[in-house]
Amino acid sequence: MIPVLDERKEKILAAVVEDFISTAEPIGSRTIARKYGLGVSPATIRNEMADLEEMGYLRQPHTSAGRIPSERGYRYYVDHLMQPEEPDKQEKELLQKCVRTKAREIATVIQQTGLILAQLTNYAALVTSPSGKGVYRHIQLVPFGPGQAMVLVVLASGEVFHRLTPVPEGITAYDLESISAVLNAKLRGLTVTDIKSTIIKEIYAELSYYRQVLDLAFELIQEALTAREERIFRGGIHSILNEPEFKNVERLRTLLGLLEQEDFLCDLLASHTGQGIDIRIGREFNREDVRELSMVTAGYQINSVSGVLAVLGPTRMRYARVAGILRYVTESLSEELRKAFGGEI
Amino acid sequence: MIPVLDERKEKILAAVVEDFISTAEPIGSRTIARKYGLGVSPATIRNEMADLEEMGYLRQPHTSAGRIPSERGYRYYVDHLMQPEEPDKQEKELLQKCVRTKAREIATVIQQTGLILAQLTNYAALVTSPSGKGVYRHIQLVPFGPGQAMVLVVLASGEVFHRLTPVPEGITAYDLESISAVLNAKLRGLTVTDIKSTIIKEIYAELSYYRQVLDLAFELIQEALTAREERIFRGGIHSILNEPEFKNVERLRTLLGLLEQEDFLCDLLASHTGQGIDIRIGREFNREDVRELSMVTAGYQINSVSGVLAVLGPTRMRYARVAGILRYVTESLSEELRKAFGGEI
DNA sequence: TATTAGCACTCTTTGGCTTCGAGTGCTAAC
DNA sequence: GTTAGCACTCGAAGCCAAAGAGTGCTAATA
Repeated sequence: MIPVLDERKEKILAAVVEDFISTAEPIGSRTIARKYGLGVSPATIRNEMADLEEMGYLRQPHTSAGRIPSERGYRYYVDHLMQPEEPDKQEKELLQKCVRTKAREIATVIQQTGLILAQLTNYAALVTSPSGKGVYRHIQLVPFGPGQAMVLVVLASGEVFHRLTPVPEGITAYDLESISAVLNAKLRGLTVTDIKSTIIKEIYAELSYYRQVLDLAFELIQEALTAREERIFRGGIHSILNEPEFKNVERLRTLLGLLEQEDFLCDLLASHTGQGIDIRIGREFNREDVRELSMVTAGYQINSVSGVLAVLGPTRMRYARVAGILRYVTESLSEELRKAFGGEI
Repeated sequence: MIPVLDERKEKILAAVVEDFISTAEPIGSRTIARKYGLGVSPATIRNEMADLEEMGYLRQPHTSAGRIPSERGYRYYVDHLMQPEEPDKQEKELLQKCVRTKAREIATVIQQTGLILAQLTNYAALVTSPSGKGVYRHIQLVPFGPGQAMVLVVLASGEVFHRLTPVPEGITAYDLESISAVLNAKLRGLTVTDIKSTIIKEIYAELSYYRQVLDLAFELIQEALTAREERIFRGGIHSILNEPEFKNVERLRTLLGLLEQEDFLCDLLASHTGQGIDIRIGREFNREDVRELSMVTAGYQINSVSGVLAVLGPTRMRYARVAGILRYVTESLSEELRKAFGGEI
């Protein structure tokens, strides 16, 4: 969409959006003239606002109230008028500290980041752990008491899947070790589509004695490689209650309900591809029950491993601030991941 | 506490509690006489209620309203008057299906159970994954690209910890394998307190060449064995919005805030020990900000591995139903875990 | 002595009414 | 094209009266 508004209209639109974002109250011509000195009188602004309303960028909750932005108004604002706000120094440090702690599992780092994100923005944060294309890296069968084994499957992305599973009584630790060795030799670096029946047959032939154990192992491998499990972490849900739009309990329930629909969230975040910032506003979700929410998403990526950070709030969201913070976080995160994984994925 | 009320007072108290639980409205003498035929007139019931109020079991929101139970009233009710409700057949089947799916990681099963729990009770559910005393079972060092290794630590409880960590360039897959072997031979079955400096020195002596890798390995082992990490899953938070007490946004915010305080929840659930059902009501939490919530907790256990399921709701909670469901779930769960782990933990 | 009927009283809830004020749109003047 | 002036609209807030639920007290009853 190309900008189509003249400069004064843009200024007025920006004023309405920004004022409404910070006060949550409809804004009138008088206030704009006073607070955002444009050198014209309220009457002029009234005329302009009437135009903007006719063009669909503003609307009036009721006749005798001021104007508020429509979804289209927000869209124009984020596309043409807004400048992402660079986080301040203190915030940057906080985020860096969070992203840099190598001492922990990656999933934990991401989760922490989500919490900080929520804290800084005062909206709900959603975060997917980094996940790759599902490339096999390693399997380990560990004896675990009589008749049981722990199966560990490690993917190239660093994700680990594990399962406790029964094995036939006769199998020894040594057997498990050899099975692991063969599987690792044959499968390393393959994706689920690469693991064709020829390879499987080959392995079964080589390890014909262990058919039963192999079945179990393949089951978990299969699962690990396909599981677009996209674990989602949520944070800061309570902070969203500060927003006056959620004083309305019905709306709040919708939001909380959504946040528990793992599948929906996955789809939502999955629809963000690549790096960069996406913003989705209200009805753009194409869902009956999501009309008053906006979401800013940002992808981080290193080679084939990627994930998404998202901030969910009311349509009246501090887009500039959120976009700025997200941009900073994902950049830091990508950088750290690059260091952690080296070039080797 | 021994029951101290005469039979008629008990009946009246039970009537008030149960009616209030189902309607959320204060209840008057007239209604009790009508709905819970005790064969006496409203006037008599009024007298009894005045007694109960004086004794602290009931209270009046305001002069011209009916009575509602006080915390003490609820306490008396759950201790002496309530009978846990057996879940109906359909509910039992649902729960069984959920608990029985061996096909998945235990953590996932528990999480699923939490969701079902929330769904059946219409309150928020909290769940800790089963976790044991922190007994070492197995370590596996897996080469992971140049200069990196994946460290996997498996505990006797079936919990798995993993970390990607840099290793000195010269270390080969074979080296990692031997380190794993030595550690496994020496440490199997030990707890963090058992791993004394004598053993550690022994291992360092034996593997003196690998000092650096050992440092990293020990770090994760240490962490895995001590991490009372008590991952907590939450479910059904939105369903609690149906309760009229949470129409009040302030109260709701308190609740959501609490639910995000992982530490607090851990402490709370950790305070439940052993099997059986615990009920905590309002101020019994000993926290300024938790006055209107109740929690029913139930422990499941097999040998040294245990976890807790909890349901969190308003003090006006369907205690009998929740307690019944929880009892059933934890029994099923303990049984399934026993099957899964055999006697071997 | 325990129970009950009757009644005056209390206190919240509800709905209607008015007032207030912010903001608009229109018209006419600049 | 811009602005001042003005009548008009509509929600929010405050006020009051009526309705209704429930109580506590007293006196009558079994």
